[in-house]
Amino acid sequence: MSDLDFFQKVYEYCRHIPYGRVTTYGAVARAIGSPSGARMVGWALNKSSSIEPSVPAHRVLNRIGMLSGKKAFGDPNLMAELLRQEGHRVEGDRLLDFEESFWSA
DNA sequence: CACTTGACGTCGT
DNA sequence: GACGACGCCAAGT
Repeated sequence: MSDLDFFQKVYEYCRHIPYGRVTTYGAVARAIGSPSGARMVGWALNKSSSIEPSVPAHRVLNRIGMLSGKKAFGDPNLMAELLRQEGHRVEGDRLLDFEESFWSA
């Protein structure tokens, strides 16, 4: 498991997230073996804008379903738009059907 | 080289 | 049940 970097694991996990489904930073961190690395997951996804292939970072939210990193998408409304585009209901910076659309490996 | 910040989470009050 | 403080790990300044 040490072959892949922490960031690489995050990218791979995010790519496994099905369409119209979302997850949390803590869940990802825990899934890749770093239960306390939730913050690092966010850091990795921030950098994801500079890597290929593009990672569906908009499907990763915090534990309460809030679009914590919407500002990192270039346009603050982009993340909410993408989620709405997938059929989600977004209220301001919060996903209403978050628990309903929650996905876990 | 040391301090601060950051896409979070959990415990305590 | 809501608000605040602490803890984690890494990068930037």
